Amino acid sequence: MATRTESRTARERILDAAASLFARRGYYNANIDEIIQQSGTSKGSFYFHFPSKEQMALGLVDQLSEKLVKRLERSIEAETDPLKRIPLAIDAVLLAFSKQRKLAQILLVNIVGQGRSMDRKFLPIRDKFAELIKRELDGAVESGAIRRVDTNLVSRLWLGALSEVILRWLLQEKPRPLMESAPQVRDLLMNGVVVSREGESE
Amino acid sequence: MATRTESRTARERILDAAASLFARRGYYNANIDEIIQQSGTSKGSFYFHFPSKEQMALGLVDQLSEKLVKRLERSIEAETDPLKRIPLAIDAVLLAFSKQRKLAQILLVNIVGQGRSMDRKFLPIRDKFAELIKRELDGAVESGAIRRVDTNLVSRLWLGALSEVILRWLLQEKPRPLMESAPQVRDLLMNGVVVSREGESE
DNA sequence: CTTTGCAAACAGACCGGTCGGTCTAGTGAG
DNA sequence: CTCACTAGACCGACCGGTCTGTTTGCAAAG
Repeated sequence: MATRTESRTARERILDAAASLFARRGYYNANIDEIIQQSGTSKGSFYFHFPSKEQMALGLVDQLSEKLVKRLERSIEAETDPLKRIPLAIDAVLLAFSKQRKLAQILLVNIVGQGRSMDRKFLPIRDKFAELIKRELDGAVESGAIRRVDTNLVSRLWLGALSEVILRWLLQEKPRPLMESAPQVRDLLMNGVVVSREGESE
Repeated sequence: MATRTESRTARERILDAAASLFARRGYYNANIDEIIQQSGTSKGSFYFHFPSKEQMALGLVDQLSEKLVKRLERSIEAETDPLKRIPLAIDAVLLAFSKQRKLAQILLVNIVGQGRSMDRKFLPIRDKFAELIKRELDGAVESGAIRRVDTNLVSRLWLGALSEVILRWLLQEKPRPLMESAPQVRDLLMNGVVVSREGESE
């Protein structure tokens, strides 16, 4: 395996190049010729490893999102207090994306709007994130830390809110560090759900 | 103007057809041939009225969003209490979209992810909505009705939250009335910003 | 260790359909 | 006649996917 010219396999290099190009140009504007050129491979190689551009993209996005979900789960597993786990997760999301624009661009921007059939296929991926949030919220509700809200709805609200903030950060040239707004985001989101002072616990 | 075969002008019919097709298939999958076929016009007519597909799309989205912004402003102009204007606006947004899937699909889904250059052009359109929200929030802050938060950030948070909820509703086959969740959405969002019981006013 | 055989992996010319955009020829109102 | 407007054949670039051939890794045979 070390006898190869490049240390990483062609398949990996293709996926990487595709990720870059999808992030930069979007799905439709990133053509295969560019992908193989940037990855230093060829059409033959591409179609040996993947059945089609679409399948490749789907697989790529799936893999990226899976990795991110795992990462988020890992970043909160140490904390046991449900009320503290949530802000931790929010920070972790913002941090992850702020360190990887490419990832953000693909998962948040180019995951939608590629035609109805594609949108459908990408939906479950967004769902994974929503479910992650929902699990945390459910935990917090059960422990009485937050109000008994419709966690399904709230998870979507939050997912959307976070996406939008990151998206704005993405599409502006002036970088304005994303983490800068983290405390406020945490605060605003949490405020919407935490138990108010008056007795409503359980 | 009434001597025409169709009562509406070719230009209008093209815009309508384009809106339908963009909503159904997305920008790239809605080709000009389909647009002119559905609008009962021709290539010649299309390129007489519009310089290019891209310009047409930009104009269309701009027009749609402008109309919606106006509509929202009209729906809250009667109310003077800043604290009541906000929930009113939230309801108005949800109602508008729930009655016009097409509009929702275009403005929320197909406005993004069409490649970096397009995304940039569409950004100001999203901004219009964010600014509408921000104006209301600023009014409420000034009147002391809500906490002194970063209204810029909150407006984006809210825009994202609303978008996501509507988007989910859009991409599912089971219609599950959107307005059903309106009260909770209002509640959750408002809870994040209203002044808490303890003295923090001004 | 060399040779041979073979399949996995790769290279890139090529194809066929698609699609935005152009061009020429109308057509009808004033 | 003129000019705003419409029609639709046509073009050329682009691009996903195919095809033919070549290289490489590797194992069995000599």
